[in-house]
Amino acid sequence: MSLRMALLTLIAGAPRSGYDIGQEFDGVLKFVWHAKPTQVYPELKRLAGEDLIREQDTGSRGRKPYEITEKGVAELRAWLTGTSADHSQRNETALRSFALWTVSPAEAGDFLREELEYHRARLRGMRALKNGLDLSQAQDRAALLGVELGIRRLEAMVSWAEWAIENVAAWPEGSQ
Amino acid sequence: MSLRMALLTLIAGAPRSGYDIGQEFDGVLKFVWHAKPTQVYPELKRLAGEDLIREQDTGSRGRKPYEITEKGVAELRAWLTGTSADHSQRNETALRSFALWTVSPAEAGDFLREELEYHRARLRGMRALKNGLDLSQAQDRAALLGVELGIRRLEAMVSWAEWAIENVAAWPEGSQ
DNA sequence: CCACGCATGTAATCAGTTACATGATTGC
DNA sequence: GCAATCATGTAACTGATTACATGCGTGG
Repeated sequence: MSLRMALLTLIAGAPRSGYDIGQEFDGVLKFVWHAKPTQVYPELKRLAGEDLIREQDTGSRGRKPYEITEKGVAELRAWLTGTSADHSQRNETALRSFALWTVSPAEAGDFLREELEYHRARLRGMRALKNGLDLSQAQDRAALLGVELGIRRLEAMVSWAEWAIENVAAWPEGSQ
Repeated sequence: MSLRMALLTLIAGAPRSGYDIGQEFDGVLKFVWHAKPTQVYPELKRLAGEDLIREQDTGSRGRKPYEITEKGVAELRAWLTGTSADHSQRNETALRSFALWTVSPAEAGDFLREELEYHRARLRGMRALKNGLDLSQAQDRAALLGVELGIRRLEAMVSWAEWAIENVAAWPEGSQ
């Protein structure tokens, strides 16, 4: 249900093609929303069929950028003001942490160091994104909220991973 | 694929029934993993069929607690050491933030205050969970990692929501 | 004795992923 | 000319949710 809203949100911010969205879902937006191109393309067609978005002139290489319609913006507003957010999440880092007692402290440390590196890299990317925002634009002022949320969560993940590495190092040997 | 691992992780920590797991998925574990009971029950049967978990004596009211097998623990270890974690996530709070420019600053504020209250409440619950851990147990030392991750992320969400409320209050009127 | 929460399950549907297919443009 | 990347799509399958169904045990 919310893939629709993710697509509307992105296209409302600026016109985009399915390919653009696929790239973002696979990159900077990985912590917000993600979907495979094979799910994105048919959903865009459905949204266009309901007049929530509209195809702009087809570009080169068969590129099809969409823009939001008035009806699409109304749908976004109804979603934001009329429904409440679903907070359920699936976090594999947290899940794996609960199972770490089954492996050696050394192996647990390997996992945590990998997590630390991953989140540090993501944090760098997210900070770069923040610097690229133009806060005279309403869209970018809203995007700042989303990006700042990402930054604070990534900072939390980095500090957690640093703490966890120290913590696991103090576990008794052969405790698994 | 990872529902299996979530079930194995929980059952490895302590024997549990499908009902127990359903309750946890709907409560404290909402930020780690979640699934509806209708998905949990058949998956537990499949895991039992593969000897990764084993049914203990059936309890009252048809209750069926499962415990982990040696093969199940081996499967967990193989997962932790042989595969890397999937970091993709769907975060509706972040998604909605990107769309907030389409509604009035007052409505945006309503949304953010609701988020703040939700995350404060979850943070209280998570801290209580942390206090209940018995750190002489290897399972609980690992659980501490997961719980601490949850706490730090919730703290990040609370501080973000507080900041975002201030930020939105400074948006120009009628900017949507 | 009956309402409520415990406890497990099936069937139908919807969301999401994987495997496969195709063609256009750009840079070397 | 050809490899890499851009760009869109379909079909089959797996994961997840919704709607429905059933019975047990405890407390009032």
